[in-house]
Amino acid sequence: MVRHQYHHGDLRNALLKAARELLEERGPSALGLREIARRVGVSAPSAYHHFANLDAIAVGLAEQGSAEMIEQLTEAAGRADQSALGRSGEAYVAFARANPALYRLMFGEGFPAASQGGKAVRDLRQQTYALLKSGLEKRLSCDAVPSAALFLWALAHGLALLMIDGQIEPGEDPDALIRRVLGLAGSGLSTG
Amino acid sequence: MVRHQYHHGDLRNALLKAARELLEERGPSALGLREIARRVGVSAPSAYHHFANLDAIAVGLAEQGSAEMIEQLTEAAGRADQSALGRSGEAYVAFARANPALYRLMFGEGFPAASQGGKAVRDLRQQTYALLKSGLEKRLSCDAVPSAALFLWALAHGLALLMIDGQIEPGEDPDALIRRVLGLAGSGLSTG
DNA sequence: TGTACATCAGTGAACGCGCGTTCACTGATGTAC
DNA sequence: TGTACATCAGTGAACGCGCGTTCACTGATGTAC
Repeated sequence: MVRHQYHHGDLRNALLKAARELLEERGPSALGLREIARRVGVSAPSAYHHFANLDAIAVGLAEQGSAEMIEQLTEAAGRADQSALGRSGEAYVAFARANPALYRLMFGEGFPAASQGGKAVRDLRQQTYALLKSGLEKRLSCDAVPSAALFLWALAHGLALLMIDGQIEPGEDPDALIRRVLGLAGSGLSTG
Repeated sequence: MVRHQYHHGDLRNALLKAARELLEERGPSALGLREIARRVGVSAPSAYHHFANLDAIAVGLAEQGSAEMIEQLTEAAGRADQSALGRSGEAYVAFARANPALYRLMFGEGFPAASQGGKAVRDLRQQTYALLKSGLEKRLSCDAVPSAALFLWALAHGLALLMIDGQIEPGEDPDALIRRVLGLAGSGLSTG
């Protein structure tokens, strides 16, 4: 493989990789086509051979993120050393904490197209729900499942975002805090 | 009051009002100083007599939103026709649904300064927490309160954002859904 | 094996745009005398 | 009550910037014969 070849060979993936780094470094609002190309060391117009426009890059990132998240969630649910739901919740928050800007992008920040347009993004929501529901069907009556699934999703989503935004007072072990908060989903607050 | 006076008289508030409308119409990323001035019918530089820069306008919006939210939450908690926590939760989600872009701005979308810099924004978080904790102290042992408060906040925050983003399948009465999901915070999932 | 040629991933230059902000100014206001 | 003047909220013009995107091109690749 020659060092400076005219044809890049895998520019599409290189652009996505640089875009993702830029996204995490400087946030969704700083995601720009020229800066992405600059980081890859390629001229800006070359990106148009691989993406229709900047929005398409954002959609690509969201799809990539969704695919990874699905993978990590199902992997966590498969492990059996604890309740599948508990593991999934922790994996959910962990993904968001590891990829904060990507997670925000996936939920529409900066590029509405990224949360609405992509197939993989819609799939994530379906699969997340399916995962939650399959965990819940063992415990609950059928008609209670939809509310319960939304309840769990909202809890994980909200907790993830609060941590990402640095709204939690630091000083405590975050992982322990996450486990404790997610654990409250099972017992509720009535039994102090 | 003359129609076209050279001095506006209340330009600062007029700018904030226009900014808020623009924010809700087109989202945080479209919040621009020139467009705000245009909507008020005033030249762009005039804004600099009232705000140091665009960021300061965003901070002003976030502070305004925080003040309103505090007011509505405490008002809801004061009412006694139901549990104070339940009412507060519903009021929380209701505010976010009524002011979706403002709510997102308050949590850092587009203008990090808006969620970090403003005194009123920090106050909201403190007061939200205080409200939750005062409701929880009657029910729980002292050392369980912090986790429980974060649990409730995350649930309300997550539910609010999922609804704002249109992630909930429509067709169902949203208010009933919100009540049901928030209600699960009390009982938990163990008792199907 | 060698050569003509179609394909297409790259290029530099340029487009028009709208932005935030600065500048020197001007018009209105209100206060001191 | 009238006038000089300080104050300051407005103005238009201009700044430099970086953006997404288009264009006509050029260089490399690989296939047909």
